[in-house]
Amino acid sequence: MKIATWNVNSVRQREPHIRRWLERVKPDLLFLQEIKCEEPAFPAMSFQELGYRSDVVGQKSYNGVAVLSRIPILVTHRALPGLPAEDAQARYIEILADGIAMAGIYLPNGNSGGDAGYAYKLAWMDRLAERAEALLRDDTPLVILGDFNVCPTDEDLAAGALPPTDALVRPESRARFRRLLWLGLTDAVRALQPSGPAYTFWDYQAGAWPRDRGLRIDHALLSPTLAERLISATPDRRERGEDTPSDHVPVLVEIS
DNA sequence: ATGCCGGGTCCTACCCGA
Repeated sequence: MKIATWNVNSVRQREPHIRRWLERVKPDLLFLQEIKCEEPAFPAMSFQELGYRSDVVGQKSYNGVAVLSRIPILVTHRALPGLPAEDAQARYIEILADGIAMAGIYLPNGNSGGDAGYAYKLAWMDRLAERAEALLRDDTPLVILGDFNVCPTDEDLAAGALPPTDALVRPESRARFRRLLWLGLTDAVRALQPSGPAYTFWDYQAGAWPRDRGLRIDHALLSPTLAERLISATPDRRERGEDTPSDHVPVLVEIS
């Protein structure tokens, strides 16, 4: 089974890129982040032509997640359990597919909104850990994948790409990412490539892509039984070199 | 370490991302 995640930075701008990638890679499931639209504006018909059903959790202008699937799925959650009901940010979709719980996430960046913005990120990560814990307690095979907006270690960013005060590298963010690993989840990319750059994002500015000054912030975390079935897990750098790309590339995970 | 790019929207100057 091929499962992928991609922050596309507007699904309407990236529709041709997504179509090309689906045809080339043929994933069973593709989780999208930053679709930046409400469900009526989502180009579901375009993906349906290629054999993919769309399930969308959208909002106007910002955020927004979705999953494209060519196998039967059941959407189980359209928001992260445990968050206040009045929190309308579209950042979470959870499904069941082939007996596996899959959570597609767009974790808050945490750099805007001052102290409150960063506190929101940390609270969101706390709720995510609680959700993971609940699913693992039931022995549900689980993958959490998406844009985590965390560089887990100093190897996950080019030297000097971010100041040490950035919300993507601050100790509190990294500690919460490690908490997910301590629950027994495996970082799929790092399981197969323990060290060295495996960037998934390059800023549009300052020549970040030609200079290869990237970040590794898009991840897939696997529960123990899924980790034993892991075949491959790789960022698809090629997409960053296409015309009018997203600033993120897809991360593709293959499970036996 | 801000806003150099590139999305979005009150359609056009400004907010946001990482």
